[in-house]
Amino acid sequence: MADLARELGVSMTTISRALSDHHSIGPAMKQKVLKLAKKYNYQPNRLASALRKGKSQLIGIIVPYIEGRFFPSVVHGIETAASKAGYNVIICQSNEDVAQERRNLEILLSAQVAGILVSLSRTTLDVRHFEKVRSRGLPLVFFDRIVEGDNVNAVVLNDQEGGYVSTRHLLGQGCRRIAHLAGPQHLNIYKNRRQGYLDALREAGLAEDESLVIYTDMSQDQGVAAMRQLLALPEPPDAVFAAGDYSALGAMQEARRQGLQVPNDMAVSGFSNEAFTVITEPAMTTIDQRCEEMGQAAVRLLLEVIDADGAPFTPRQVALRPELLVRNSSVRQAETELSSANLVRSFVP
Amino acid sequence: MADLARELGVSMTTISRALSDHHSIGPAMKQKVLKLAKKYNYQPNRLASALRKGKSQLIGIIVPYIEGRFFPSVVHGIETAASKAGYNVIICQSNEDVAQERRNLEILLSAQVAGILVSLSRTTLDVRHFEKVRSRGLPLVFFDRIVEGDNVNAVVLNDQEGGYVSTRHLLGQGCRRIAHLAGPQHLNIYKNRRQGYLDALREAGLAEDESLVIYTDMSQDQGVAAMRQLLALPEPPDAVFAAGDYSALGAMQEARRQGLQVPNDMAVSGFSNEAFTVITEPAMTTIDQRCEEMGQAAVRLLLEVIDADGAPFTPRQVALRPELLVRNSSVRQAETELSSANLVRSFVP
DNA sequence: TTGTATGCGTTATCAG
DNA sequence: CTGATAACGCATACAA
Repeated sequence: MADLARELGVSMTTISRALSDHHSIGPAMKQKVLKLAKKYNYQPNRLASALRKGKSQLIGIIVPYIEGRFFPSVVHGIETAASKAGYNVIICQSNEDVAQERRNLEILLSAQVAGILVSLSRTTLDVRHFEKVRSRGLPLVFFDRIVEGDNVNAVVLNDQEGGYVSTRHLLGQGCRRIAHLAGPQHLNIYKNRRQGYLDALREAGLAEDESLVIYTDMSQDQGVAAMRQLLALPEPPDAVFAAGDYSALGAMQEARRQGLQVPNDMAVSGFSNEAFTVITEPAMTTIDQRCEEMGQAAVRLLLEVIDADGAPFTPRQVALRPELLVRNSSVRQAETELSSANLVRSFVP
Repeated sequence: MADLARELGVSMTTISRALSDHHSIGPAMKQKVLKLAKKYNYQPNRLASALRKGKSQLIGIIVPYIEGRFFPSVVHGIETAASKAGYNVIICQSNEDVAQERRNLEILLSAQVAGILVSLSRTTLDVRHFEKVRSRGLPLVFFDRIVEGDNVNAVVLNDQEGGYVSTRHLLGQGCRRIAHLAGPQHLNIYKNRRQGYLDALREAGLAEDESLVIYTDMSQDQGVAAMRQLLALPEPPDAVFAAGDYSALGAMQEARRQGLQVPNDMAVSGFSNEAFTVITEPAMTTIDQRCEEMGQAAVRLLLEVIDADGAPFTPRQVALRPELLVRNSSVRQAETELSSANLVRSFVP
């Protein structure tokens, strides 16, 4: 900038104004500056700018990990929305570890990000470390795995509704003993999915049966184990709603291994719309979590808080509507139909 | 820092030294400073530090997108390795668009990142924009989709070997007319996979048949179309090696739809080890791309260049060995074995 | 519309 | 071992 100023015989202020499209700048001057900047291949230094302004164009993300279907898709949505708004994204993984989550938070604070998006680690029971963020007035939005309460900004899937519509769907197929493979109940998402399941059962006038609810870590293996346990019951279920696709897959595998027909003997529905659900045989009914939309919504909310710029902002919770994707694993059908391979479905990467 | 200095009656220099563990600092003083810093909840400002030092602790990544199996896994590996080394990661998507790739590059430059990791967009034919990075002496490492030549740092899977071992495997199964679903040939990865295929054929003394090589965009749909085209040949193939799992999936679907047995009538092998390959029926033979290792290797190489700190560094290319995962889609077997469901395989998320 | 002067928070240099 | 000072590159308050 100093070079440009010297060469044009003007002050750095003028250069700065021309480059940042300030209003009080002559169009002629502006053109001259921009042209020379091109020629000299001027590269703005966002660090310096951010330091001066006290605000960077960076948004920090903390996710448990970048794997599977969900988090990468959300991050994809976030990055897309953020970059459209002129922000860039710095990403951290907590690896499901609170300690690392805390460290990540420190790092993002010291990086002077303009705001932070967080999905809690599975081991985060104590959330006091986020107080520091709030006390600095730094915009903070949770997504998916959130701190509950209405004094936080959050974007979630309506998990309760997801559990509810899934269970309703199974009931609609004539299932009467519906089991549930639940996840860790201190995480809002799994608690709510279970709640939706219970709500649907109650609404249908079915008694809640604790032996039909199996608590798992959502892995495929525990899905297998859970189904084994369920089938050993005096009165085994005729359907299972799993809070995740992997445990649903395990359950489905085990049911078939034990000679049951899916869905006729055992209807199965999962949660997350993992890529593989469309390829299992039968294709798996599941809930789409609107990953991209969640990322977009989170950014939108965060930008609102950022743009409020310290002005009192009433925290808001956004709930996205889950989409039930009905596929063959839960649609009871005549035996003849069962033989048609499911492999012929279209599948978008 | 100023506050701490005042409170302790020392200079800011001393504070800075204590905080950054400089050698010329008394241990007593150091403890005092650190303690007070804790008390005041001192938060270092990395922007200011980076501005002063001319080097940030940020690594920039440009990927085509964050979806599917490959890129998220590589990013996962990168973030893990980078954070272990004290770096954070700022991520950009090119959306397979050169123009955006260029813009991302500008952004990372102006963010004063310490180094850049790039996987080229599919539409990047002209790579001159990377000259700017080199001319600034900014460390640059390509991964997977790279600029070819030995004057660049790059980490790749040995794609030629991947194509070679896949094709050898199919030959070993007794296949003699092996088709190839190729990808865009201006991308090194697809070119090399095709080359490996051709090498294996030549080595086996089989004539190259152009009608057996179909060029696709690697989508499932084009896999379907390609198989249709192949099956319409006067002499259709007995196996297909696809440069990607999605096109392999499409091909497999279409083959089965036309009544062929996979693998006995048509052996299929893919590339990438997408999550779904273990769930298709039959489970799909594929190549594992060592995503995590690639991320780690890329970071390792980048850190070497960074640590060389401008000293002459001879560019290096690292090639990871692909791993052939043999599954049922390519292993010819007796009819009786075919009936066993493949759904019972274990699958780790 | 333009220029002058100052400071954002940190660290390197040099002198004590 | 410690301190005073300047500088990194940019943007603003204020004056002209």
